[in-house]
Amino acid sequence: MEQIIKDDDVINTETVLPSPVSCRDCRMNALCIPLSLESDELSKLEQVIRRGNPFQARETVFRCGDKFSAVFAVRSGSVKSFCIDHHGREQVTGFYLPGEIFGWDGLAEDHHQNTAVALETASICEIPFDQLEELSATIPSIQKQVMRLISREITTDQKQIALLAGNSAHQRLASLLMSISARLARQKLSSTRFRLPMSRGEISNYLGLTVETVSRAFSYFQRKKYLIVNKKEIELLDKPGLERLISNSEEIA
Amino acid sequence: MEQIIKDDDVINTETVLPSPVSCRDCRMNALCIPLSLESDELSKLEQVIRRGNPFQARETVFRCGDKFSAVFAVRSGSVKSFCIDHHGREQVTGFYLPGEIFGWDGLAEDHHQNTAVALETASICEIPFDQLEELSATIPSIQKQVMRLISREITTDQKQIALLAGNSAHQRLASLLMSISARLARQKLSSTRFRLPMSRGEISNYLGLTVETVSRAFSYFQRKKYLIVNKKEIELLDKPGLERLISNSEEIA
DNA sequence: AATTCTAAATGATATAGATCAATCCAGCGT
DNA sequence: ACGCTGGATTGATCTATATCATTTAGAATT
Repeated sequence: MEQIIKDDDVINTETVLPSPVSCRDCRMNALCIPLSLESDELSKLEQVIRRGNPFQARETVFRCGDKFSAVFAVRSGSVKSFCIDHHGREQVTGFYLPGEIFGWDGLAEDHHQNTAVALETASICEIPFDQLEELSATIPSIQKQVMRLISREITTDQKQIALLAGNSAHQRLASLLMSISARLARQKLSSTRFRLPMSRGEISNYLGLTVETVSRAFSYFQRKKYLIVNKKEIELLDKPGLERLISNSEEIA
Repeated sequence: MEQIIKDDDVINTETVLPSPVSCRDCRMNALCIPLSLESDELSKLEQVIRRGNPFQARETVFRCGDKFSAVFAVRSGSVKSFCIDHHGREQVTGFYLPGEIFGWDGLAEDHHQNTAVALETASICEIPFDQLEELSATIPSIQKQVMRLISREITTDQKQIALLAGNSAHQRLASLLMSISARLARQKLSSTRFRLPMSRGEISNYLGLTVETVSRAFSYFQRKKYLIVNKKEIELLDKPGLERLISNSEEIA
């Protein structure tokens, strides 16, 4: 191992943040629903959003088949969603980081198509959908924002389809790392040093690869000085290099 | 070749249907927005929906980067959507058949992330989004239905992610065929005999495979008597067999 | 009817990534 | 301090699918 990243100087998505008293003060509010709401609209929204106890690692937020009644916003920590495929195996369909909203998968059929599980201790806001719907009907800016948020999931999912359909193992992993990096940056967290909240198995499953291939890809990236990896701790050294790898059709091993 | 399917006795998605005078009489109305609307609500919706000239094969409905202003419902014919990936190559992200709505990809960023092109002559309703938004705000059942429709795209896309991440070439193609079959059935069209509106190249691209692999998979299915294939004409002989193939982890060649 | 042209099928070979099989190593309980 | 345990890494081999090359068959063009 060429360099070691010490655990305690890594900026970490797991850090538990002080509970904001309201949406108004929440660090997420630029990404979450409150975007550009008037003060009185905001208070109506705040009355609807529930802030429950933090979820523990591995704890289930909702299960596939559950009646759809709410969507969820990650305030801290992280979540994975997965379905059970034809072969009875778990298939990871998404990872959700702070500031991201999940649970829209239940809306079309009125029942969740995925199970959502906390990857680590996570603070999560629950937004009951029927009340959100009512608010949407009365406050046009909320209606617009809700539709936008739903369709953001479409954009993300379609990117993932394109990634899986047309990219090599190295490109898939590099894309995931760059995506996580960008999403942490949006939260004003370090985009070069972070701790992956998910296991190699979860990564490989999400990327349509095996654990061995993902592990070898990490080693390759480290050999090529694109990053330093120590289990879940990542330090990105050469983001332009990773970008080049992602967009290179030739991608030489 | 063991059996030939004659072109002229195949039920075909390309058939041009007589233009309905209103949503009320449209064959799509169970799937499209009008679902369970009161008569007066329906007339309001009808005033908003535009029925333009049919699109010709290869004609563009909207282009990636275009300002998002409407979504589109396929009345007859079919459409593919694709984006241009990092390598400058086309990546197919979806196929849309009669009764399906496309174009939601533009909502999150206010600009389309995909280009949509008619695969064959297609009759398409344009639903201007700002007017749909207004209607949504006043008619709760429309708001609900719109959100449902948006999230249906999420469900579809996540199924495609699971398909690409965890299935073999044979399973991917079988899944696509069964999906098309089910979607045609929903339109009261033959679910066992149909004409694929897309080329082998478009299929392979969508499934993350090469044309050769798709072609060989078709030949294999025919050898195994799962179906009869003659270019784009398909007759499904053994749907349970295909289902088994899809859900078999062992899938032996 | 002869002549392109293009999509699709088929064959031969190469390879990325899967699979099988050891380690390695950090955390945990005793 | 010690052995477990399970995730992660590394190595050796295999295989599904890609790649490259050729043939076939309609459809379009002259």
